[in-house]
Amino acid sequence: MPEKNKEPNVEEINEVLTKRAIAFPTAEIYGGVAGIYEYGPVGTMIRQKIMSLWRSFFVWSEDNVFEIEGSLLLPEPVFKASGHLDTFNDPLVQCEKCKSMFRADHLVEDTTGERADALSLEELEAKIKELNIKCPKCGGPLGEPRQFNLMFGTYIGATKGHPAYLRPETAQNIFLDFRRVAHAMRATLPFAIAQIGRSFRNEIAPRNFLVRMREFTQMELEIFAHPEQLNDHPNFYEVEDKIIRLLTREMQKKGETEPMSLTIKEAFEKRYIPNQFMAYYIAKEAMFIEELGIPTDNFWFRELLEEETAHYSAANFDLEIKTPMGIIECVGNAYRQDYDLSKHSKYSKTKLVIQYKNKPVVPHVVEPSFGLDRIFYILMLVSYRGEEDRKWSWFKLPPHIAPFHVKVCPLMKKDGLDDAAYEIYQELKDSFDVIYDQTGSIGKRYARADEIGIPYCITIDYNTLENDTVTIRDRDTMEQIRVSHEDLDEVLSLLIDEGESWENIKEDFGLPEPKE
RNA sequence: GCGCCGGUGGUGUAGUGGCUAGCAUUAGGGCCUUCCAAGCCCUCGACCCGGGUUCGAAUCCCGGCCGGCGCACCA
Repeated sequence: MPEKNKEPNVEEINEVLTKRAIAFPTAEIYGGVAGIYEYGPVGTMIRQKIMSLWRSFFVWSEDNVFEIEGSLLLPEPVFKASGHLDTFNDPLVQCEKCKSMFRADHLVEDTTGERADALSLEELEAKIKELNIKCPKCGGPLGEPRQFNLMFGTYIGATKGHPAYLRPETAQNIFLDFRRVAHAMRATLPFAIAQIGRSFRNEIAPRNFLVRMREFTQMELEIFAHPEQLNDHPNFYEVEDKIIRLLTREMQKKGETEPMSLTIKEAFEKRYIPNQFMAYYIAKEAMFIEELGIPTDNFWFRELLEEETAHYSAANFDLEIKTPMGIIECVGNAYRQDYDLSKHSKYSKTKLVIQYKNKPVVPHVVEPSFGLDRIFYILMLVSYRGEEDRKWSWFKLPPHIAPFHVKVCPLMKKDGLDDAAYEIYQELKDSFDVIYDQTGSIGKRYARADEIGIPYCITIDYNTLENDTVTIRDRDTMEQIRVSHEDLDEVLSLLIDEGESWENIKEDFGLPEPKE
């Protein structure tokens, strides 16, 4: 969750995101809706690249990971089973005098010292009366407790048919589809089902732009493993030396705030992380976040405190990232055990088991859940560069995440430079995300490229017509080198796909600038 | 949800009861231009929404919406 120490430039960044139509309020011509946002062309392209990187990390490079796309609208019984109908209903009371809102169950708990989260509204009201609980703030009388449901509800069918809800998490579809997918894909333990999709929560107070949204995108993975297999991940050796930063529950209780650094192997062997499957994914998450260009020092995994932990989860680790607007949680890891499959099995009267060594077993579930919008927003926040070092703001996005890899410009739109440039643009289109720009001065076009984080600009000048060379301008250094047209594809592919450094490219491919 | 503050072209702003609603920038078009937001000309574009007060409302009042901050909330 974001902390309060906002730096002044967050609003500036939000403004740039809106101005450039990267992300902006939904239905803004009607005044907008709190907590719902649109992504414009540039935002969409960046998000596609994050999703694609996620797939390559967690789906394509793994064995036995099956991606699905579930429906957003699910019938009520699903949420009776999952527990969301109960736990997503927060009982709130309002002070009749100062209008402050409180959790009714929390007030009762604070007064009695006993758990009250299972009490009904009527019971809570009775307790409040009985114990004569007053407003903790002003001592005024409290009103009746009301349910505040965080799910968006509706009805399926023309005449008040079946109650249904927009899913509050993507996970449920995976459990619902578990049996059919496992069967059809001939899955054997361990295996995983992945999903990228929208979820909906009717937040009481959405805030902080893309951090707390009412409609948001999750990238989730439910990993199914035999309960006795949880410390035996087949590929753990591949990640075991990965160093992560970790803040355990113990450390937090002692008031420590600085995470420790250790290898994932050590974190697992000391049982800071309760099972090897979870450890494996935590290591991969760290690699994924680094691949997005977030420095290792800026993120860590924090074990949630008991009171922050959901009832079904035996262990929770959040990946938290330090940003200009505070600490933002962007991945949640939960060990859901057999909670979901057992519940759905019971409520649906369907056996949700899989065969393992000729015996039926209810697998245990490890769940890494990524908030795509938050990851996207964090990337924009941390890559943002204000107007200190140049006369315009820019985004230092990693080349492979940038909306466009390359902008192609004719130095001027005459003398055939424009035609030559357009030809090179068409040619590069096959391998890269390219945009063509011939309007305005060349400096202005470089500035426009910087503003949306395009890492490289190719400029076609009079030398191109003479000796078939072009210049490449590097966003980060603003330096320019000349390379031969022939090498262009290779140079760009080294820079963008291979992550080759600008310095090395300069050395290996840079040509001397021809004399006037 | 509560409280405080705010809302004028895409963006930043000027405008304290009577303006043809001004400026800068962006964007589109044109001229010019041999590498980092050059210059010149033309053009598009705004008073958040709904009521009320008033001869007259961007301006005052009420309600709503949106945003910021604080509180509460965040399975």
